[in-house]
Amino acid sequence: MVNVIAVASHAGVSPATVSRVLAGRVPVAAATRARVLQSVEQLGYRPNETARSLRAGRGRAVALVTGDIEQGLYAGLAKHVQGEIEGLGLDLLLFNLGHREDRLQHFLERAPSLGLRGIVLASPHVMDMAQLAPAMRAVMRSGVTVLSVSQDLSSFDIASIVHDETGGAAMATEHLLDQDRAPVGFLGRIETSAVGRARFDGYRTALEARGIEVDPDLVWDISKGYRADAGYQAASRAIDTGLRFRSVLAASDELALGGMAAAADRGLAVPQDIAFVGFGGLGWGVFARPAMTTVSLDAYAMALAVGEVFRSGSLPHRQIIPTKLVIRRSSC
Amino acid sequence: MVNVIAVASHAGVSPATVSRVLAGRVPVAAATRARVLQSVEQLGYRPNETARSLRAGRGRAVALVTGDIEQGLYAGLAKHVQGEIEGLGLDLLLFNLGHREDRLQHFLERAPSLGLRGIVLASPHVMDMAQLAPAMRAVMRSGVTVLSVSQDLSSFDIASIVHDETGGAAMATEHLLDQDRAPVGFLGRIETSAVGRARFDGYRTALEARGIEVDPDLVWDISKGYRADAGYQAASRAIDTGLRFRSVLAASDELALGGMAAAADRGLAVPQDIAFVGFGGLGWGVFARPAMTTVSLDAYAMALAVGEVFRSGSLPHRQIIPTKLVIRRSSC
DNA sequence: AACCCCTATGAAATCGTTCTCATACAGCCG
DNA sequence: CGGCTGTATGAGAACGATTTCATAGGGGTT
Repeated sequence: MVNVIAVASHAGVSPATVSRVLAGRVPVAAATRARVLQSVEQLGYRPNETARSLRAGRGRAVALVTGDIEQGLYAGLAKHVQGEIEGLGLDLLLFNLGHREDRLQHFLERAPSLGLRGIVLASPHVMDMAQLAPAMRAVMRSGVTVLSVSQDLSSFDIASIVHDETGGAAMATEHLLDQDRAPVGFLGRIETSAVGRARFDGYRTALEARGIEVDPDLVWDISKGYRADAGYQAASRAIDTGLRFRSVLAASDELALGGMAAAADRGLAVPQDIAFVGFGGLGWGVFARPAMTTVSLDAYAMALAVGEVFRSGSLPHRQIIPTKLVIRRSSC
Repeated sequence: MVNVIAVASHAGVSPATVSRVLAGRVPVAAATRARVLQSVEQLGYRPNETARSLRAGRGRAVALVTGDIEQGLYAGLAKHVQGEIEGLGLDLLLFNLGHREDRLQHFLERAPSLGLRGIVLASPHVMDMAQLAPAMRAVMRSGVTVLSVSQDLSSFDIASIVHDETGGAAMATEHLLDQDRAPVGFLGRIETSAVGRARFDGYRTALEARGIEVDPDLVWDISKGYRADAGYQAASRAIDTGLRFRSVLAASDELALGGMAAAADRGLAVPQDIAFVGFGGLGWGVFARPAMTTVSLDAYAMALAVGEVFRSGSLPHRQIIPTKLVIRRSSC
């Protein structure tokens, strides 16, 4: 491997001068600079990133910790966050929890020794902060920027970038009520997910604002995560047990798709018999049939906000990304 | 930051001994070992990964380079590859090209100086190997394991793990012919994608095996990547121009979904008027209505193969992952 | 008792870069 | 002509871990 010493001796200068030329900081004689640059070019020298990191005290990587990168918003988030991070000349380390929190604990313990620039936590799951707090604090103390995306941890003094999940769910619920679609069911409550609870809160708030009490029979819990099969099963059970409802707000697009399939299999027309609203705004929603009304989340906006944090170096306490309701055939 | 010197002086030994204890290699007196371990515990010492990497000459990261991590197979691939890599005690660096090849060039040039353990190339796009070869070779010379996943680059002496795309497409085409669904259209040929060409080859091979010539009018090119809107547009145009076909093999599930939506919007019944087969085996396909027949790809199997490469250290020349046809309502 | 071997440990070099401090030399002023 | 200022550069330390080489003893053999 060609190193700074090789370049220096090739150019007939000291390593210090090579370093100076490449950093472009201190004044170097024009002739010397040219000679060094030529040697760099000629030998194809690239500074060793590891040595730089060691010397600098920290590296150039930001870790993205996802709950399940395969699902919903998170693939898009990974894509756009990577783009932002790369734009800043940093690298993205990906860590996928896959519904196992002990791995987060483990990762946090390892984090300070990795020389990370930052950690972007992008998991919707409620975390046991009592257990996580010590590791978290150790990480932050070691100069790592910690950021929670999608879950609001601002009450634990962790900068958070979150969607207005509650507002979005409320908007969707109001939309269904406006269409005279009461009773409205809620498909896919997950109690162990902060994001899931926020969505349910929006549903409840909107109902109560119109003097409607939440009917526990019309709230269908799931445990497995926001997947289509869970939506299919929960909706099938609801329909088969003869519950009366004229619309469904699903906690994710995948759940809504499963729910719509269940309705179709039972000869119920969407939206005539049951209207559906999904959550997430995934690309294929517009090509489901009927096209799916959905609360649209903005992975790109989140990624931009993440990029801005690392660009400016200043942490927001809590930044809220608006959601918007995209109305399509499944609810009209 | 607590380092090996701090631990050493706390335990009353030299840094060398601390290192020995942690490596567990050379014999260390039991009493000394216990004392060192206690100090490690007490001070919460974690070896600095950057310093280790510098000393060792390479780090513990593997880079995953995707074309578009948001699409089709690749989110699942990222998830499972991350799991495998983590299981080996390594970290995953994510690099998403987003349809811009010059960034790959750039990344390859930077790669040797990052001390990477390996690079897993997971992009379906044809690459200009003439341009890429020098950087590629430089990377491999510097001791980095290079691996192409999903695109066959074995002819360039790059170890490749690929799906049997051609076989899958042939199977799907035969299935449609067996159902007496000729003429069969091909939705979404991409000439600039090696994977896309392999899928088209399977289609053509299967037709020719039955003495049917490919009808160029029934092959619909797209340029934008395997997205549902491209499928919708291409299928709409095909139907509106009055082409005669009774089934469609799509180059991806997303394209098939768009195509099915286009058919539905024109009052055509799936599968009665037009049968559809998708490609990819994405989770939601079973909940499309009608449920989608698809050629199923196995991201997990690919990830396992990737893991095996780094576990064993030996590169396959070319490893082929079988595909299978999952038959559902959209084609029966 | 002298010698040797083996175990347990420490001192110091090393990885490649950056940065601080020191120095050499040129030019300028008194 | 001596001393001062300032620019251009080099020598060497530092980052934190690993590893080679050297050495101090303890125990065994002759």
